[in-house]
Amino acid sequence: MDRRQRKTRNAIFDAFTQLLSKKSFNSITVGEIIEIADIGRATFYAHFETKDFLLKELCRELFCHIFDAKEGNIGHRHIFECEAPDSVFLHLFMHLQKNDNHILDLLSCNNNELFLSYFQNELEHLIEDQNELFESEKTKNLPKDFVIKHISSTFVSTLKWWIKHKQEYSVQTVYTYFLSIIK
Amino acid sequence: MDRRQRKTRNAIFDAFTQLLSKKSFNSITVGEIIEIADIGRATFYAHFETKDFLLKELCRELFCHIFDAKEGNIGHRHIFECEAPDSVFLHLFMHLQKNDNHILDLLSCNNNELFLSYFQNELEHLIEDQNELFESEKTKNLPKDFVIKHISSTFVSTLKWWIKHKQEYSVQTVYTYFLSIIK
DNA sequence: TCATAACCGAACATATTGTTCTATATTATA
DNA sequence: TATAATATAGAACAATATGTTCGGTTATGA
Repeated sequence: MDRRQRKTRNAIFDAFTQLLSKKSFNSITVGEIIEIADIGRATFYAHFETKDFLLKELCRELFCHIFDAKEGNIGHRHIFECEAPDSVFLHLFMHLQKNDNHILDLLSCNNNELFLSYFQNELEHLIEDQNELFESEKTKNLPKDFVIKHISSTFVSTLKWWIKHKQEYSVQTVYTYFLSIIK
Repeated sequence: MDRRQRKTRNAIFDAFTQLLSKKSFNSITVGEIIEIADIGRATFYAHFETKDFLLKELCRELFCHIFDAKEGNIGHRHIFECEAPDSVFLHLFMHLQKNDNHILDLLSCNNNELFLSYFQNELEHLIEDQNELFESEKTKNLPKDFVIKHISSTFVSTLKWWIKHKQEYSVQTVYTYFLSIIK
């Protein structure tokens, strides 16, 4: 990709996330974005058709490096495949705590619901491949897609709770809480 | 409340829900609403400050009669307080299945996330008073607000799943699934 | 170096928002 | 029923936002 394109794209993403931390998605205008990103109006529309597409692209960009384990990313594959399946979730918590790409900031802002639904959606694909999760005493008689929804929504709900209490609880503790509910 | 106000208010709600079933919240304009509701522009703004307030009011109107048990509604208090605590959830499922006020339609449309977050919020208040839920072997050592979030999000996730499979599963079955996860 | 492609920025038509105004119709109530 | 209060219609309005077009400029990659 052309370096100019990359720069423009990043400038838009930065301006957008900056605005998202301050005001609601609906009240953000294209005018504000291009002013902060310091780019031309036509340039914005050359990159993104609408504000909604911009959001979708941002989510994809943010979460793909967390969820691309299946695609063969070496670093991630190692972690996801070489340890016990349970620790996929622990790894996710730790990954989020590192706050790469300021993901946790976005998940903590007032517009977090926007991202969490995308996040949960990606998470479902990950859970689908963890066969052990569907063989426990508790889940083996339930429809698979029901269990997937259950675990992914429990993870997200735990994450939301943790965001509110980041100062008080360690990753390990939250992970323990999560497991005690899932098991 | 003035009969004229009631009529206008309902006309707006009807037009709004009609639009919500067809297109995304963001793409709905005030112009479309007043055209379908067949009211004057100034009248709309006399009732609702913005589209967001309209949504909030709609949610309140929709869910209050389900969640007003605490306020002393006779019919509901009977059901909520006189049976085993578990059945609060069963009652909710059955209430939803009756589809009063077309709640289930709205929870099934593409904009359902808008309503489900309000729904979950109300649900949390209800759960908070069910002391039994926090005394089980599984939950007694967990923070109370964590358990509340967990149960409410599990209910909503179960509800979402059920909406997708309304034809295939009975209320009783879904309720059983829900319990087997909560317990 | 050179062809290509991205960007600027201004201008533009169009659409949406939110307000203000007067005339009219409906309501509550005395 | 008569009256005062109030909700609505409808049009007009400024202000803002959207999305597109265009010619000129600048950076990129080969």
